[in-house]
Amino acid sequence: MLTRTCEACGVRERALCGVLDDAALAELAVLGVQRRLGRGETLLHAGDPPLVCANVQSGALKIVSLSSDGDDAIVGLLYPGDFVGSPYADRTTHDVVALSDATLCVFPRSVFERALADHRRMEQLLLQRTLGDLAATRDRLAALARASAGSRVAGFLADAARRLAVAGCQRGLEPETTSFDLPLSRGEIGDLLGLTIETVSRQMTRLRLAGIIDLPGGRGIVVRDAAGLLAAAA
Amino acid sequence: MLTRTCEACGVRERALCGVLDDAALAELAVLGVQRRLGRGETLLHAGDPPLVCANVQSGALKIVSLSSDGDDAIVGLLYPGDFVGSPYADRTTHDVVALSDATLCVFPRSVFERALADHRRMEQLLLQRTLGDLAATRDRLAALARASAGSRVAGFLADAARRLAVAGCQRGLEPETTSFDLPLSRGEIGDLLGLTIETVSRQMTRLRLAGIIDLPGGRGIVVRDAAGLLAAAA
DNA sequence: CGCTATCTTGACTTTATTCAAGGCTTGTGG
DNA sequence: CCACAAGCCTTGAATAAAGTCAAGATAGCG
Repeated sequence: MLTRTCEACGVRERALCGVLDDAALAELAVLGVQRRLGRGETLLHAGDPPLVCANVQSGALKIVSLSSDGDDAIVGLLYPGDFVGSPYADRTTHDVVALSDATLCVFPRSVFERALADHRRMEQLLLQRTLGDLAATRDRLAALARASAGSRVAGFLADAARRLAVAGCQRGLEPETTSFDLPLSRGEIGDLLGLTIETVSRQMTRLRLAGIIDLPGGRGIVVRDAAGLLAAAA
Repeated sequence: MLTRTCEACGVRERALCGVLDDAALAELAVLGVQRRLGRGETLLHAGDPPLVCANVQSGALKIVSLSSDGDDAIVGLLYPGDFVGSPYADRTTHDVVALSDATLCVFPRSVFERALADHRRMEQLLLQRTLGDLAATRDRLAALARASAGSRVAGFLADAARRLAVAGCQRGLEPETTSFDLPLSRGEIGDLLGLTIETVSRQMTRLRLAGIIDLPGGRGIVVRDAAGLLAAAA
């Protein structure tokens, strides 16, 4: 995937989706404020008025749907280049929490809405991206509905490898990064996939014993057999 | 929920989300063509260029994510007042198929995009609605990840009752309709909830034996105890 | 070096699926 | 109008999958 990310505002440009012109990007970067979040810090809180929109520059965040009984489900992840926020909405629908230390380019919502009004292309792009996110979430829904625990874990690892490899690509590394650190704990992976910690761990071990991955240290992942991983995800 | 639906173009206006003015609605209605679909007919095919956008006027449709092995998952439902289509996109991401006989107000995509360009308010409204759909899909994801078979079935019935009651409200019926016909077969409910036909049937029977619902005929549902149904869904 | 949190592994239980049979509805043709 | 056939729904018994409970291992940190 051909992508290039604006260092200043974190906007990821996808070749296939069309791009903002440089002037608009520069303007956006000026409007935003860089902000650092530590692991566990909350950017947006469900139910609050959505004060800010933001682009992720580095790190990872989780979108959390918290139920009353504390059994929280992770309904989405945000990696560098991703946008988060609900322009024109009066309520934030989900919590957004940093999984690791992260940097974002944050815009006050009113400022961002103003920018959307001034740049039609940007509003179209945001609609496109939101429709894309919707399609991706539906695909995840389909996967979660039918897939076995093994498929879910393998699919998650394949997806993480792909997305973190893209992030590495920005930093000039090999596009096919086969080694990375997970930004999530086993428990968080369980929340994401609708599985228990134990089941996630067992499936990870299965993949390791099958020679498909290695598990160095606590969070480390080495993909030994990318094709095998994709096959296990199917 | 306060809603009112434009008969001509199928746009559902939500009081909380702001409304289009009547002139814009009238203009939209002129641009659209009414189309009837029989049960099983396909409106949009995944992978094709998205030729049309549409508002649902009556009936119900399913958004289907088809896997290679024919094990298709239903990732969303469309009821009267819902919008379907991907303006500015170059590919349709999922199949959209009529569950029952349905009528829609169909717009050629280019015409719809033109209308969006002419009416900023409409584009904002579409973005709002898409963000709302995204939030709803994420909630469904959270539910599907953790909930038991019983909760899923009860939740589906509660949701169907609510949405079909809204549709009935348009026709001047009681807002609290407690009796309706499901637009889906047991198999389709299974596809939607990630369960087998047998499990769906068993859970329906459980709800019937608990006195929460009645099951007259093949597709009929009578909600005897709405509170109990919501409790079972939790 | 020991402490704590996280991860792994094992034994058992619960839950949903699979396989199989039978019943209800609906539509069609005699 | 009734009989029959086809599809859909329900129910039961056996199997497989993931969850729960419990104990031990590993890693990271003061």
